[in-house]
Amino acid sequence: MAKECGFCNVYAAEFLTSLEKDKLENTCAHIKFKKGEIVFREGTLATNIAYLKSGLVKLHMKGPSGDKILRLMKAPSYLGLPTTIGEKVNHYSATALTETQVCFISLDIFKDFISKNGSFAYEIILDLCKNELADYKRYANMSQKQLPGRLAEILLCMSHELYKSNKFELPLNINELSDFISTSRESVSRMLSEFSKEGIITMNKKELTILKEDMLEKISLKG
DNA sequence: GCATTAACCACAG
DNA sequence: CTGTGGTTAATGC
Repeated sequence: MAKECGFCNVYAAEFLTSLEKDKLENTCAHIKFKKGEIVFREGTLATNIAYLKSGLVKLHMKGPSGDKILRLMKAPSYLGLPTTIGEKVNHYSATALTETQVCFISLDIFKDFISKNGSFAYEIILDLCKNELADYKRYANMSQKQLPGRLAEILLCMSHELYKSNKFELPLNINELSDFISTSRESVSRMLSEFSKEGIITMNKKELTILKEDMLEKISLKG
């Protein structure tokens, strides 16, 4: 089954007219977040559309036992459309994983764009569709793979989708990795050292290098 | 039965 | 925050 990690990448603002862009520029608030800061929080009022201009963000939701990472979002992308437009209260949180710039767009203005500008609306729908499919695929994969397969899959995903390199700084700590692939932090820790022992990866600090990508692929596939 | 997988607990850097 | 060891429960052969 295809690998899907749910890193979305759409910027529909190019479909706005210059008049609409001006309106957007004049009314939206640009805010910077540091690593670890919360962009919006589950259970609080969803007031604005959050557009991720730069940086990396995790979307996460409280589960019965702990936090669950739903997806990682890289710029440019809209962070919380499902929870902002349809709902008054946020159903999940967004937390910055790196230094991050976010534009908060007035909900009214955004709705106005949607209803008046078909191309813009279409791009937004396209984005939502892609995300939904990617999430479905990922969840189908994740729920049927064993731990090594799940870990291999997200490592490959980060390598391919996020960094386009075999060498990168892990954006998540061990605990967050476990929240992402639904396991315990101990298991992630063990699995990473096993991958290292087998010469599939190397790690110093957070910097991870994939040495045997073919092996990781194999592990990811067989689950 | 026996092996494997992975969670939970404890404790040490 | 991270890495390990011991223990335990569930599952598969």
